[in-house]
Amino acid sequence: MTDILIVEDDKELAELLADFLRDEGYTVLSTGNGERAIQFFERYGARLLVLDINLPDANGFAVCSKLRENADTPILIVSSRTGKEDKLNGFGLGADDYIEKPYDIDILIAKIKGIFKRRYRRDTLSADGVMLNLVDKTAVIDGKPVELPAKEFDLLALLIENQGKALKKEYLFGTVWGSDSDSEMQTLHVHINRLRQKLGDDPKNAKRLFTVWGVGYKFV
Amino acid sequence: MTDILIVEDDKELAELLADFLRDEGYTVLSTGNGERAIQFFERYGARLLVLDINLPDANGFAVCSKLRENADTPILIVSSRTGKEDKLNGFGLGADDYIEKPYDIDILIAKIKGIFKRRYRRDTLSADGVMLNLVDKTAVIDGKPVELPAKEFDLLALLIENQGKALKKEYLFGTVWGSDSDSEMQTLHVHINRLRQKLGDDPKNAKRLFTVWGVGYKFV
DNA sequence: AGAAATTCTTAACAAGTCTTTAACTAAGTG
DNA sequence: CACTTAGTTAAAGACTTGTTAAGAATTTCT
Repeated sequence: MTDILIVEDDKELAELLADFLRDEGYTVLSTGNGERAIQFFERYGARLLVLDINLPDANGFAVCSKLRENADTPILIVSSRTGKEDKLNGFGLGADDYIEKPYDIDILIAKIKGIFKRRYRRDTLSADGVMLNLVDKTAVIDGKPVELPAKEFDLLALLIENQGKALKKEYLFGTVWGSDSDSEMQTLHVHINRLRQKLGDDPKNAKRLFTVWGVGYKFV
Repeated sequence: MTDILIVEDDKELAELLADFLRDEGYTVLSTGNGERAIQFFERYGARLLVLDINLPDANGFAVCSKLRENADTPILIVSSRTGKEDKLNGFGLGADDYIEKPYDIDILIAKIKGIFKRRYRRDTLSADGVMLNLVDKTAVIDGKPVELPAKEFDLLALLIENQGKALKKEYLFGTVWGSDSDSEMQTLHVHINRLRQKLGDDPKNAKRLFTVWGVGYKFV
C-alpha cells in the first residue's frame, strides 16, 4: 500500500512535497485529479492523504467526504481558502488537519511524521532474524518467540538500536542498569552470556553479538 | 476519567474555553501549573490535553514530553510562540497539533471534536471473546453475561483499550485508582487475580491476560 | 436508619522468576 | 609467561507476582 497520496492541482508543489516525503522514507503518489484520487484510493488504498481543496474537476470537500465513507485514513486538507467556514467544514467532514497555503514544508512533514508515528506505530526493532516488539515486550528470534527477561530485553534492544556500533560496557551497564560501578561488570557478562545462548551465538565465532575487545559489545 | 485537561496560565482564557467545551458535553478541568498538571494526569488521567507552552513554573515542552512517556493521550499545544523551531519541537515531542494564539475558539473546538470522534468514538470495547459495553457497564465473556464490579470493569477496559500493549503496573493503578503508592500494588494483583478467574485465565498459561514480568500486564 | 449484601483493601504467606555473586576457566595482550 | 579482560556455570537471595482469607468500606435493600 502506498504511504501517502497527494491530491494536488499544482504539479510543481506536489512534486516538491513528494520529494521531501520520499527523503523521509515514505512511498508517495500524487494526482491532480479528484476523481482519479478516489479511484486510486479505493483500488489500492493509502495510509494518509494530503488533499488540496481547489481541484479542477471536483471540490476537495466532496472528495474528503467520499473518502470518509469507507475509511478513516488520516486526511490533511491543504488549501488557500482560509475562511473560517471552510475550516469548520473541513473538520466537520473528518479531516485531521486544515493547513493554510502557503505552508512551511518542514512543519507539514513534522505533522505527517507525527500522524504516522501515532497511528501506524512501529515500535519494533529488528535486525538479522531478531525482532523486538517494544510495545508488548515480546521477542522473536529466527522465527521463534523467545521469552526475554526485562534486563536482557533492554540490553538487546539497546544493542540493536545501535547496531553496527561498538558500545562501551560502561555505557551499556549505565543505560540498562542506571549505574556504573565497576565491580558490577560481571553482571553484564552474565547477561551477555545468556543473550548469546538465546541467540544461538558463540563468542568465538559470533554471528550477531560480537565482543569488541577492551571496549564492549556490538550487534551486527 | 476527565475528558479534557486544560493547562493554561491565563485563567480567563482557560475558563472561557472550558465553558465552551462543557457546552459540548465534555467534562473539563483546568490548571495553570505544569507540575500540578502532570500530577493530576498521572493520578486521574484525561482523554485529551490542551497545553499552553508558557507556564509560570515549567516549560510546556517538558510537560508534553513527560506526559508522552506513558500515555499517548492526544495533546494540543496552544501557544503565542509562533516560531518554526517551537512548532517543530512540539510536533517532535508528539503533540497532535500546535495552535497559535490567538486562536479561533470554534476551530479549536472543531479540532477537539474531530479528535474525540476519531479516537474515542467507541462505546463498546471488544477483544477475543470479551465485550464491554462502556455505556451501561455490562460485560459479556465468551457469550455469557458476567457481572464486573466497577474497579474490575475499569481495569479490564483500560487493558482492552490498549490491547497488545504492555501496561506498567503504576500506570494501571494510577489510572484506575488515581494514586500510585507502592504499597498498594497488592490491590492491583488481587484485582487482576479476580479478573483472571472471571476470564477463565491462568497466569502460567494465559490466553488473554498476560503478565509482563517487571512491567505489568497486557491483554491480547 | 439499620441490616444485608457486595465490593474493596489489607495482610500474610506461597510460589515463581530474575539478578547478582562468586569461583573458576578461557582467551587476548605485551 | 604474567597480567588483564572476557566467558561460563551454579547457587544464593532479592524481588515480583499469585493466592487466599478476613475485615473495612461502600452500596443496596427493606
